[in-house]
Amino acid sequence: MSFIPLQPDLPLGSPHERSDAARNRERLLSAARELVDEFGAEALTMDALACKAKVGKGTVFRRFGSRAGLMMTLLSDAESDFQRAFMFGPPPLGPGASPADRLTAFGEGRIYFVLENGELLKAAGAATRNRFDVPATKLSHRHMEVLLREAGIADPWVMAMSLTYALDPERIVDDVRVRGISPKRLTDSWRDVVARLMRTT
Amino acid sequence: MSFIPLQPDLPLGSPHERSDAARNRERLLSAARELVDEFGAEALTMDALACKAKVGKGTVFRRFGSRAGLMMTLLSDAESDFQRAFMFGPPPLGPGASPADRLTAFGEGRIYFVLENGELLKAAGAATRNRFDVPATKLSHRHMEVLLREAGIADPWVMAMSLTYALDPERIVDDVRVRGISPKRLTDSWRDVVARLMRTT
DNA sequence: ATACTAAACGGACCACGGTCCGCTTTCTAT
DNA sequence: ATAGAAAGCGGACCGTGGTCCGTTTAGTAT
Repeated sequence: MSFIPLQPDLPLGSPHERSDAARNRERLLSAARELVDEFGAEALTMDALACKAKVGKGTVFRRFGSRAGLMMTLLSDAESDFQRAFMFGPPPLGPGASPADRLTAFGEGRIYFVLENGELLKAAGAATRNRFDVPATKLSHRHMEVLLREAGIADPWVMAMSLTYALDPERIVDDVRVRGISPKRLTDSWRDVVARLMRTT
Repeated sequence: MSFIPLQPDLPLGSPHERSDAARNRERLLSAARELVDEFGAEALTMDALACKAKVGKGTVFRRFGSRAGLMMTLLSDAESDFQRAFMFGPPPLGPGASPADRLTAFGEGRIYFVLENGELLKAAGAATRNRFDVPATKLSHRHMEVLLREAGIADPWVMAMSLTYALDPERIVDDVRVRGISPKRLTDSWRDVVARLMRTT
């Protein structure tokens, strides 16, 4: 169960889901996962998905709203895990450590999370009007905002936004895969940024 | 004249530009500017542009390569000015001030520049494979990298990338226009970030 | 003037995301 | 069992960015 709606799976809170709808949802999800596994998320087209799932195109869009919605749905399990970890898990990611340590751990975790789910995340972020629409991004922003406020930053909302964009999936994935930066350099630099932003001297 | 190719206007370095080509380029540029003035950059479609310029669609793409290329061409004058200012202009933007002051001034300048040319910049950034492909973005990254290195940052390349994304046009424009953040809050926060990143104590 | 060539042209064509709406299926009330 | 309503379905259709290739045209060499 997820504490924040991580995916906009529109007709899901409905009282009773019709049996054919449920069947089609399963068909679509497993077809989507197969296509992503085989060809990668970027190569997935909504037509191909509809075709492979033996379902009309309208059904795909009724279910997921958009390509971005589909990607979010595909991501939601992994996102929920990460979310749980930084909200309720053990320190330093979860509560109990200092804001600086938690923020460091958060960024590192996010970087590795992005590197594991990069294609999906990029696809989810693209094609949504502003990338901030992705619910998980909003939550991540809020989390950083709280940590920054605890650390006495003057405008935690705006600074959290700066950091959100610094952790953008597109940025991270392209740094590593296109520009050849090692994940370690990314996390080291993140650690440095947080240390410098938050030191109180 | 620009010191770095700010726009990928493909067939321009050619020895002799054919007269019809020159005429069509003028027609396209003025048509594009009219359309942007009247309806905004986001609303500009390549078909409409071709139609308004009385030119075939193929010609539009031969000239600019892509929608992003067109936007960059439209931007190139303004970009050149800004570029000149931070490379050769008076301090604190240009050389002569401390790295921290120059970086502060650079970010502030960039924020206002983005707010003036936001639509064009967003349009130029979207639809290019990675947003880092925009030549002006590369240059801006390089500039920040140099400043950060002078200030003794451990991995200036990566940190400059973080700051590049924090100054992303999409981010800035949406913060101001969608999320209602005042430009002043943006520049104040930028100033705070740079001060904290660069203080040597 | 003429013939030749390479550049430039134009618009039919394609792929993809997304919408629309008439038809079908499932569920519920009787 | 039957009928009615609502949820769901499917695929034709649209707009947009981008490609392709047969045709036209500006420049050049004679």
